[in-house]
Amino acid sequence: MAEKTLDIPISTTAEDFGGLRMTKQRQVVYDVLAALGREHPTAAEIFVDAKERMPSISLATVYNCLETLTGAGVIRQVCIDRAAARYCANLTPHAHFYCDCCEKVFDIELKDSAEATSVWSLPKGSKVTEMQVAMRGICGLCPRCRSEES
Amino acid sequence: MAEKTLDIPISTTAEDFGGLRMTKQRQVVYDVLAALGREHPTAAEIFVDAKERMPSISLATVYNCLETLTGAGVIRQVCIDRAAARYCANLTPHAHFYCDCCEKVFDIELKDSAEATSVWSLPKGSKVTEMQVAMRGICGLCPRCRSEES
DNA sequence: TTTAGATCAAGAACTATTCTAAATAGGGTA
DNA sequence: TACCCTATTTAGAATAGTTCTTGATCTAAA
Repeated sequence: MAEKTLDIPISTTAEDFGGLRMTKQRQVVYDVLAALGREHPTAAEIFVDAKERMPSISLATVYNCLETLTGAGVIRQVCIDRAAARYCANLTPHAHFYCDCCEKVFDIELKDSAEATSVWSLPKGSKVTEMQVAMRGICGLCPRCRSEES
Repeated sequence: MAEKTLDIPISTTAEDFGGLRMTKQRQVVYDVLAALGREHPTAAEIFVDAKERMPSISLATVYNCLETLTGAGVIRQVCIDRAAARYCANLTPHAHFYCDCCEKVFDIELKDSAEATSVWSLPKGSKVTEMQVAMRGICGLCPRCRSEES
């Protein structure tokens, strides 16, 4: 999954989305997150980049924006263990893989035509509005991680 | 899933497990967690119950014990969003469902002969050592949650 | 232009968790 | 049994991440 277009009116400045304003700050936070692509930055990391684009922005505002954008369903919060929350502009159903060896977070896509909830025996009448899947292990992608495997 | 027997030498006092001592405190913490069954208590909640059984126990010790027991693979830590970590003595592969309506956490079992990772297209050579699946929504189990559904 | 409400910035406050240091406990050995 | 060594516990301080509070600023609508 390399490129993706949002069908949400969020790339134009100061436009409404879901009754909320797309302010300069929210736009900056979103742009920074989108620019960082697959890196799943934390709020603090986003703050660093956002400050380059808008020096007056505060950490509290970054948190506010991330919460607003998450609530609007435009980005997703990714929680792995108790570490700082990470954020992700990839809205397709996907899991996260944290590599114990290289300490990176990877997106894991659903298999073709698979359903994320299909392996779970959910109670009748239940409705899943959100699902977070986090795996941990060795990614086996970089040389060091390949040698790490026993 | 109502009853379950642990095949881990942990129910007898002060016995070794994986080179570690099963101390009184660790036993109490484990017992409290097992007694709370499906309730997925937080460290603070475990502390309250543990203090009844052993008034001298400290919160730091509860945290220590939970970490030790988790590391020994005897219990699991459950992280949902950024809320306080919850703990769980159910070691079978299962997911967690947080009900937005009744605010409870339910265990969701794997379907018969299903594999939790099977729907995800993991990179070749990767190895998953742990997987956390958290769903959020309406459980539809209690009357109030049933009426909540649109 | 005025007004009302949304949003922002800065820093204080809060919560869950980890760390530190000293005391204690328990197992192995003499 | 007495001693030693190490693991563990305790209590409280410290920390990290996040949320809250307050007053200022911005925006859209009237």
